[in-house]
Amino acid sequence: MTVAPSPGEVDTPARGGRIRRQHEVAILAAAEQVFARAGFQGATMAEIALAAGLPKSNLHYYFGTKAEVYRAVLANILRLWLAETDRINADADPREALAHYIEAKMRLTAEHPDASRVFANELLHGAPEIGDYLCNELRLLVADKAAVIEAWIAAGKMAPVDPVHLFISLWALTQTYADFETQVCAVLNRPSLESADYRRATAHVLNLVLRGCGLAPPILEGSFPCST
Amino acid sequence: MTVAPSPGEVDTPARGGRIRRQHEVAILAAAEQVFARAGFQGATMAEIALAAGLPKSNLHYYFGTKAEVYRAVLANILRLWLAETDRINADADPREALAHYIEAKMRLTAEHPDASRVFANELLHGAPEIGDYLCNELRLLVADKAAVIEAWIAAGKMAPVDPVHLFISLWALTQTYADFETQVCAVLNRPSLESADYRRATAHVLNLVLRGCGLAPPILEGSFPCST
DNA sequence: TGAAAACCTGACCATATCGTCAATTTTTTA
DNA sequence: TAAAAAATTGACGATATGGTCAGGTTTTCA
Repeated sequence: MTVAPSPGEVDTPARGGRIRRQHEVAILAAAEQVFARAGFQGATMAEIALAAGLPKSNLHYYFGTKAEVYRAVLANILRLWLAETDRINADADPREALAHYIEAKMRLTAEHPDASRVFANELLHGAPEIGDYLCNELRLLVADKAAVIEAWIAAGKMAPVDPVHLFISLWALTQTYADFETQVCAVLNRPSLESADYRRATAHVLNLVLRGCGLAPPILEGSFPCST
Repeated sequence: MTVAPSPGEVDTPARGGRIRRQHEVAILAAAEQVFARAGFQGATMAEIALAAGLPKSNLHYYFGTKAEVYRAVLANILRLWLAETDRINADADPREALAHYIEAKMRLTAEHPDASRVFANELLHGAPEIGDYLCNELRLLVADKAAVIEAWIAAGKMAPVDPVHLFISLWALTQTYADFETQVCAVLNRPSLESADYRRATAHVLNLVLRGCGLAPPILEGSFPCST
C-alpha cells in the first residue's frame, strides 16, 4: 500500500460530495477508536457505525468492507508518523536534533494514543497491510537518517551507537506509553496518563537517551515551559 | 487473576491423569502460537485444535471455553515474566545487576517471542484478564525494586534516573524486538531475527542504558563469548 | 478381569457479524 | 424547477465460529 490516497491525485482530492468528506472523517475517527480497543478482528462494523452515529448500512455505502476502513485508518496514521525526522540532517546539532525528535514522537504518542495502538496492533500481527510500506519507504527513510548519525559518530560528536537500533529504541521508548498504557498506569499507580505524566516520561526518555548517546543531559526535571 | 493455578494447590498439581497433562501442554503451546499471531478474537478454536493435533471437541474436553485456554496461556507467560529481578537488590553492584536484568529479558524475548506477543496483545487491549495482576503483584515488585535503585542513586552509584520509568524503558527496549519484529526486520533489512541479531540488539541496549544511567559501558560490540 | 473413571469425537445448534440490495429520501445541478 | 446524482436505510442472506452432547473407546486400578 502507499500512503498517498492513490496515484495521480492530490491529498484529500475532494472525491465525492461535501457530505461524503464529512462522514468519512467521522467514520475514520470512530474506526480508529474501535480498532485501537478491539483490534481488526475484534472490531465490528456495527460498533464503528454506532460510534460514528450512522446506521451500519450507511457505513457500507462509504467503505465497502471492514478491511477498507482499516486500510484508510492506517493510511491516516502513516501520514502522521512519516513526518518529524526533518531535523535529523548532517548540518544539525546531534543533541538538538535527537531531543527534538524525541519530544515530537512523545507529543504524537500523547496526542494520538489510539493511532499508536492501531499501528502497534498491525505490527504485532505481522503487518499484513503495511508490510510493503515498512520494507520500502520506512526502511529507506531510516537508512538515510542512520547515515547522518553515522557521520555524527565519525565526527566524534556523539558516542558510538548503532543508528538503526537507536531508532528502534526511540520508537519503543516513546510508543510504549500509548501501546501499553495499562501497564504503565499500573506501575505508576495512576488511573490514567495525564499531561504531567507525559512531561515526566519525556524528561526521562530525553535524559536516558541523550546521556546514553554521550550527549550531556540538557533538561532537568521540572524545567519545562509548561505549567505543572 | 492469580499466577498460581488456584488457591490451595501447588504448582502443576497433577490434577487429572497422565494423558491430560500431556495434552494440556500441547494445547497451551499451540494456543500460544495461534494467539500470538491472531490475537484473542482472531484465534479460532479450530485453528488451535489443528495446531495441537486434536479434534476441536477434544480441545473443549480439556478447556471449556476459548477464554479458559487464553487465561491458561497468560498464566504460563506470567510465570516466565515474574522471575529475573532477583539480582536487583541493595547489596548488588548497579552495573552488574542492570546488565544481568537486560540480558535476561533479552534472552527471554528471543526465546519466547510468541509469549511476549500474547502479553503485548493483552496489554494493548487494556489487559482485561491480567489487570489485577498488574495493579498488585507487578506494581509491588516494581515499587520494591525502584526503592533499590533510588538507594543506588542516593549513594552516588549511578546517575539520577526515575526508577519506575527506567523499568518501563527496559521492558519497551527489549520486548520491542519480539512484539514489533516485523518492523525491526524491515528496517534492519533482514528476513527474520537470528541469534546474531539478538546479540547485536543486546549489546546496543546494554550500551545505551548503562551509559544512560551513568554506568560505564562494559561490553564492546563483538566481545561476546559466543561464536561469530 | 471387570467395573469405574477418564478420554474421545462426529454431528449438531445458536449466534454473531459481514456484506447486499432494493426502495426511498435528500442534495445537487442544468 | 425538474431531472440526475448522491445519500440513506431496514430487512435479509451467507457464513463462520464457539460451544454442546450423546454415545463410544481407552485407560486405570482394585
